[in-house]
Amino acid sequence: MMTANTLTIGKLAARGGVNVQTIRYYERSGLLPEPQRATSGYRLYADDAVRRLNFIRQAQLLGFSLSEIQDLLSLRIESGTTCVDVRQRAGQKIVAIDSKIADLQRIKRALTKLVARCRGNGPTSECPILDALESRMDSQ
Amino acid sequence: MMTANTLTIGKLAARGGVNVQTIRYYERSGLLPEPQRATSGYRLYADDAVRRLNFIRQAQLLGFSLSEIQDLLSLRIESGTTCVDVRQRAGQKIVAIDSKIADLQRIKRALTKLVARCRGNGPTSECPILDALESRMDSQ
DNA sequence: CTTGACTCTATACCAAGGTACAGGGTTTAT
DNA sequence: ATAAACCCTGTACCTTGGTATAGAGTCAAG
Repeated sequence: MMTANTLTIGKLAARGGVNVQTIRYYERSGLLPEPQRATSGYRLYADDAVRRLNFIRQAQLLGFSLSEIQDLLSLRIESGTTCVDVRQRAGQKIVAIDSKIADLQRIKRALTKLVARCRGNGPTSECPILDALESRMDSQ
Repeated sequence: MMTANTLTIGKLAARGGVNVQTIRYYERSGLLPEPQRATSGYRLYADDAVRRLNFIRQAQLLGFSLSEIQDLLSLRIESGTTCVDVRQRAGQKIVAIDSKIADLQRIKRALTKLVARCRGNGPTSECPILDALESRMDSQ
């Protein structure tokens, strides 16, 4: 299976569902390797660049930042690192996500409580939401 | 109860738990009103500025952006707006928070699934997590 | 052979929520 | 009275993940 370098940046962008500037931005950021160039200076990508782009987008959807994605990609290249390392990072991510969810639920509870307390039609100068927000909230 | 304007910006910052530049930034952004000035030009705040700062910080903790906080504050000043308006905004915020929580839970499920599939100790070149990220994930 | 679509680099800009100077003036404590 | 600690304005800078623009070169179709 030969992977000729036939993709221009525009075609890669179309296949990856991102736009051209984004690809150049990823290259600058070290997420995509510098591709071969035509004599004109045009970037020429092989098909595996599409897989790499997919990797980046999928990992983003899973909540990894670009620099975390760079870590994941480098894990793959350094010999000696194992699947365990990757699994561990994913595990840490899960813990972080849990804590964000907990924060949001706390916030939601507080808001719900406030709305429940606010039943009147009065002027906002007497609104319990604003009053509650002005002092420290106990429902930490 | 007299509220003399005795707080310099540094004291207000200390009481509010933010730093001095942040207070000036809030003023520029319209979140804090322009305070009185001493003849030296120093800003002089009354005690209610501390409450206002607390309001801002608490609302931020509740997931409101600074511009949303500005909206809430203006609701209070414009006469004619009622508690109902504020309640409605808080309600919208609850909906938004629910959707954020749902997103995070979806991401967590996907990560958990990947980790469960990854049981080996092998080299990262064979790591199922990395492989999975390379293609489109079905676990939407 | 020309026109339009594509690509190149370099640079600037966006949101959000600040932070960090530089180069002054003021207040306070010793 | 003098030094430290504070304050002033204005401006630039930071992060993240890109997007936009200018000015130039290149490629493909008719």
